[in-house]
Amino acid sequence: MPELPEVETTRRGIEPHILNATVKDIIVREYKLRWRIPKELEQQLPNQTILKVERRAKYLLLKTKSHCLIIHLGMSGSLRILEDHVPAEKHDHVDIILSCNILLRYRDPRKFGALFWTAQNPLLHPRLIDLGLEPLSKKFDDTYLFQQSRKKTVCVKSFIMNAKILVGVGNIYASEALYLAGIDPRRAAGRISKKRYGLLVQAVQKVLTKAIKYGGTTLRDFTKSDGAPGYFAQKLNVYDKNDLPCPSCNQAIKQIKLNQRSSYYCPKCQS
DNA sequence: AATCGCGCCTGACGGC
DNA sequence: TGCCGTCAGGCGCGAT
Repeated sequence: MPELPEVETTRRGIEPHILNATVKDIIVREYKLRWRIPKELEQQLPNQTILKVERRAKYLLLKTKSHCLIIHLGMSGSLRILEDHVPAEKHDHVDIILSCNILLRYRDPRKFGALFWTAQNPLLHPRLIDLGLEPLSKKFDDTYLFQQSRKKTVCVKSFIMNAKILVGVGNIYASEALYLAGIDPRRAAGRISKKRYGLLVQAVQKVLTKAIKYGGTTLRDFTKSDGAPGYFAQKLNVYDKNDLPCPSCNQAIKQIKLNQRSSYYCPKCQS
């Protein structure tokens, strides 16, 4: 589910509620997520104060004085802020109860998400250390994508979804960015000009920024931290629009599979 | 080294 | 109504 805009929307939603709050208790109902939730989290999180709420790639970083709780939402995860008496429902795996009578609730039906607890710099965690550039950072530019892509035979869509190159772009925004840039998603990454990578950089930044502005994309189960859906689904041009007309030229949008993922493009506008 | 396909897990939906 | 196959916003891993 969540790509960078949904994770950033979640971060912005929870930050004002949990910043400088002290953890009263943590309740873990299901340990078995993508990785097992460590016992140390339950033992050590209570009485710690949340001093920073940051994001790196699709990971949320809740920092205390001595530790960092790293949260990944996987495919179907969400975080919500609730009153501390609201009963848990199915798939509500973790509650973090805060001193101010609210709780941060982690729900994840498919259990592809993860919670890590680390005393070291979270950026050095094994799951984060090899991540590529943030797409909204200054370093992310045409030169970078061009250099990284030389001699690569993978299709450009898989290339921009590779977190070792570039983080935060998942299946929805990859299709959308390539549409905006006019690039055929099937094209080999190594056979795209620097000029076209310049267009792609602009497109990625534009679509992510706009999606954040609209609170992310809700297709099925994504909810913001207040339970409301994101509204960017209304702004999608091609994703999930097989056979519907291209907003620009009216040609039917095509759906294909690239590396086992559904991909959408306009056969006339993208080449 | 790079690429590809599988598997983790639950739920929704369509066809029969 | 039930059963079965397919699909879903991520991503690590092993085989090639």
